[in-house]
Amino acid sequence: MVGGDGMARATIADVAKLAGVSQATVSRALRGVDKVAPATRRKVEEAADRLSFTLLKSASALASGKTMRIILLCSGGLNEWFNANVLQGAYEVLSPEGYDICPSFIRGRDEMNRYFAQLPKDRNADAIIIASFQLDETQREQLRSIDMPVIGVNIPAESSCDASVCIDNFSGMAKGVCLLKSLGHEHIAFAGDYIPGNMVYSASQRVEGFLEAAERNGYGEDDASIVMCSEHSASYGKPQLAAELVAKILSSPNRPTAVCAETDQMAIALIKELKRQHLRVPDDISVIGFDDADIAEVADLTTIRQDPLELGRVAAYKTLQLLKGESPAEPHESQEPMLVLRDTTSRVPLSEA
Amino acid sequence: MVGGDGMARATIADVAKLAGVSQATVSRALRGVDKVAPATRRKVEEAADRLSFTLLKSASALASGKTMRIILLCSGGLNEWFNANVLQGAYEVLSPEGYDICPSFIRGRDEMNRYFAQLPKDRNADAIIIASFQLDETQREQLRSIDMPVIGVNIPAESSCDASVCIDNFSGMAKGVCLLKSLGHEHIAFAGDYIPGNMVYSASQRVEGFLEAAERNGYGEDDASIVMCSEHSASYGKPQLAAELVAKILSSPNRPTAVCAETDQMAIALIKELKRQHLRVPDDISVIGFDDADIAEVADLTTIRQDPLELGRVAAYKTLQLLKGESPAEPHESQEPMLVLRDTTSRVPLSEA
DNA sequence: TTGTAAGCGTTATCAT
DNA sequence: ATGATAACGCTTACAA
Repeated sequence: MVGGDGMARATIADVAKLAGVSQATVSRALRGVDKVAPATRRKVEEAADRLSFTLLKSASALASGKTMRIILLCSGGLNEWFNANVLQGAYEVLSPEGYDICPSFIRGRDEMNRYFAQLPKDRNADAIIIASFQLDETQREQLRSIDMPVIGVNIPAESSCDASVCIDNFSGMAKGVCLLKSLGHEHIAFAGDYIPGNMVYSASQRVEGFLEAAERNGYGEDDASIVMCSEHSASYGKPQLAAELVAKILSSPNRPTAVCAETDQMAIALIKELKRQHLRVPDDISVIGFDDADIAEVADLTTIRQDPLELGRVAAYKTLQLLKGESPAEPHESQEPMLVLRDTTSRVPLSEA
Repeated sequence: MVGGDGMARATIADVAKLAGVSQATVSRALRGVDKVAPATRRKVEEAADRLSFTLLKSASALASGKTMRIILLCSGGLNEWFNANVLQGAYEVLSPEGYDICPSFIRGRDEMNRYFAQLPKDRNADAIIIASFQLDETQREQLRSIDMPVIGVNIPAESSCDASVCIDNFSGMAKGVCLLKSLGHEHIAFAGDYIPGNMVYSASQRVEGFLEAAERNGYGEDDASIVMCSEHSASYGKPQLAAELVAKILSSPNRPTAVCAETDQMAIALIKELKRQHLRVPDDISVIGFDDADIAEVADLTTIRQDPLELGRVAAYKTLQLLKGESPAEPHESQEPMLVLRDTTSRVPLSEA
């Protein structure tokens, strides 16, 4: 019984038969790459249509060696603002080119090591984009030994990937510090998260950037302080953490009149706690965030914007180039963050000026 | 020259040779499904390890007919709160089982039609999860004709998929209305977005839910009003849209003392505009959101919570079951939303009571 | 428990 | 421009 059981899916052979051409021609016609006579192409397309035929990706992949899949590896959940935006950006440019994106993420050092160890063996993608990692030397080595293109997003160590985009955390922090200086603040602080096993990307750069900028702007050691929260309070959640930081800030010898937070999240937690302590923001103390995530606008937070959506797009463009065998003119790019002025910063309080 | 050019990747045949067994045995050992003698398994694993061998997914897929890939189709960007959380939830349960998730999304009616038209032909995934769609009859028909499992998340029309999870928008709105009633509000309103080509999921259910609940709670027709914004102002962005809605609210014959917004986003935009009009929230007017997205907490918004992360997980569990050929005990589940009390609701203003 | 061998549905090389 | 045909690397009856 030909075509018996519920009509199994058509293959390229069926299309070839119906169109009266060879399989090879069908393949060429459908992919639109090789030279095919217009008339032939039409015949093939019609036949394919009649049979509801589409190419089987796994078969194409096996035969061609191209999987048409790209891995997006993130640290932290795919539901985090940064990662979700990188994904969206990458999707926007990769998808029209026929690539599938397989997002995946890694939770801690252990998982990371396991993942990286098996990465060099992996042939199930054509390229890998990795976002927001702090890499140690072993991992960089592993990355280099992968034989597919590796594209980095906000990772230090350009040397370990074929291309990368990142934001310039130093320049960003410099803008924050300059703003505070121009607003007359003489005592400023940086409030940092506890960094677990420092998996996290920009954290360390932001502290350094703050210190550098402070020095360049004439702040003495006692005028620009760093407050970091302890591992202990970090495990109690953001509010607890903010409470600890605020305590440290308010009890400083030279009480800062402005603070740069490592992230918007941190900034918002700080503001809540400051209000709880009956300090008005920005009247009594100014606060600057970093990222310009969705929550920043809601909180009317002055912040330093980075654009992960664009980061994702740029990473994807580079990926495409690499995949074509071209080497990008500027393999390692850096995005300039932008200061966004809103309502949590103001001139230094009169009482302190 | 054997093993000449940079040592091409090992295949299952190489492993078989090195382990001194057949390809079939290697395959069985590596997948851990069939019966393999422990000693044999060890030999195979060791050989695979020495050769840095991993199975090629496309080859496995072709041979077995299983792609080990699951499509997640969303309406709206992958960077939206809802979608990003569904993705994360689905990833959490699907990934450990060896499945890859391929997120994709659709922007408008046109794209949607195109996508749905070619869906029945698609053999490049083992299942598809679709999130947040309003489907017309044609599309339901197309869904039914797909021969892979279709799992719905927040889509009406259970009938068109093999399993689904959604939140109960009616019950959610009912909670909001009951809250307002118990706070003494006698005039209430629902503020809705303009719904473009009504692609959007829960929108219509929420309006209906509001009306139903209002009636059940004794609100007369003039005591519970609906304000929707026009297509025109929708194109000017949220603030414009909020301005229009606020104007409508404040000019109502029976001016509402409380309003339920269709989403948190809408609620927050309303609150901003209300403040601009020198109305205090909640002292002069109460506002309730819907979703409990990240921004809700920042805005201290009283809202009705849904949990898309859990929605994603549940959808994934059902997917897994379907893939195993089991039919879920409860194919179509519904999540009960939860009222979250924060600072944008209060008793009705004294002047009006 | 293990081996043999026939596919799986494409792509790509080489002719024509 | 088109056609034969040999891979591609694995899974799965079926046999042993």
